[in-house]
Amino acid sequence: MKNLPPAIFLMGPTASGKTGVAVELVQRLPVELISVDSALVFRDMDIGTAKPDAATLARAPHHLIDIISPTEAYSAAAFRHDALRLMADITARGKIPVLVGGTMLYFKALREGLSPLPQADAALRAELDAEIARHGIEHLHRKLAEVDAETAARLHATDTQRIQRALEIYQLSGQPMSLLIKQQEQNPLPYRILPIALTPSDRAVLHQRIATRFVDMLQQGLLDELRGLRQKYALQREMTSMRCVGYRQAWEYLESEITEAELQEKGIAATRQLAKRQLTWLRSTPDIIELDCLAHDLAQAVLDTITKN
RNA sequence: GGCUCGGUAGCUCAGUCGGUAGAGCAGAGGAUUGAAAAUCCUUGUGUCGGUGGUUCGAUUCCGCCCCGAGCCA
Repeated sequence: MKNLPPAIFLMGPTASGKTGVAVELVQRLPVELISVDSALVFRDMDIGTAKPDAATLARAPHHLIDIISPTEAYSAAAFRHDALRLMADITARGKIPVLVGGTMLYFKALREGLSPLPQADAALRAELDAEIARHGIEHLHRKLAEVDAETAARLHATDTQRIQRALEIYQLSGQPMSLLIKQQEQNPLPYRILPIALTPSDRAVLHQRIATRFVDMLQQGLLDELRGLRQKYALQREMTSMRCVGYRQAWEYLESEITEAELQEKGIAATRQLAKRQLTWLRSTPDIIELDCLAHDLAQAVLDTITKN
């Protein structure tokens, strides 16, 4: 706790104005930005992810933006690894790392660490997918119960992704996930963290902002962007990049599965759900300093908070 | 003016052969360990447009009125 270098967490739901604040911080303080966002990592996905534009990024460079292709996968573990390396570099340069974003699992993984679990295995996942298609997820849930009763009891029988992951862990390591998780070593993040959360005092205002922004994205050419992506890359709808809010709905529209009106409606709805989940995380995060993201002098409020601490 | 079809949850609608009603979406709450913008769980009382009538009982049947869409004059 003593003599640790500082690090700032700037967390908030989508459309809360994090980027604007981050840009302000770069201009006023000796900091470097690290993006904490599972969607901004993808190259060529700009409109739908509300990625800061080139001019903004030139003025306020963000690490961990545009680092992988939309056909690749990122993860909480990869993020933790990358972020720790970058934070060390930034600190060595005499600057303060600012971690800004809305992917709360990444913040959590960084702060609390992860258990020694095996990495994802694409081939094994494909096998499990086939098994789900043949026998149903309940069948895999029963199989999991045989090798890891504790995890099976914790998971709902329809939670495809987690059941699949728990089986993957068992097959790769020969040990149940519940056991491996208990072996998590305590290695607290070697930084003095200032966790700031930008939350809306009135959620309805944030919802309105989200709706406006999604309509803007469509006007800016979200559909054309996706058409271009599909030409440039061998994309499939199951890829994590194509499950991102907005892209998933745009994909459905391009496949003529939904109408234009539904595209707009579903896109807005999905973004709201995202914001809601982010806010849920923030509420359960300990020790955060909450600031109203609807305040006019938000950047100043953040600066004041940082200076005080 | 006449005829037809509508008016039921915030929205789109279903339904009750007469016993005061339920889906999807939205909204709300929760879980969350290498996919997290992911994956899942819980949550539905609303003058059934208004008003009279028939009936033990009407959101349901009948009359009139109001509102919307369409057709005919």
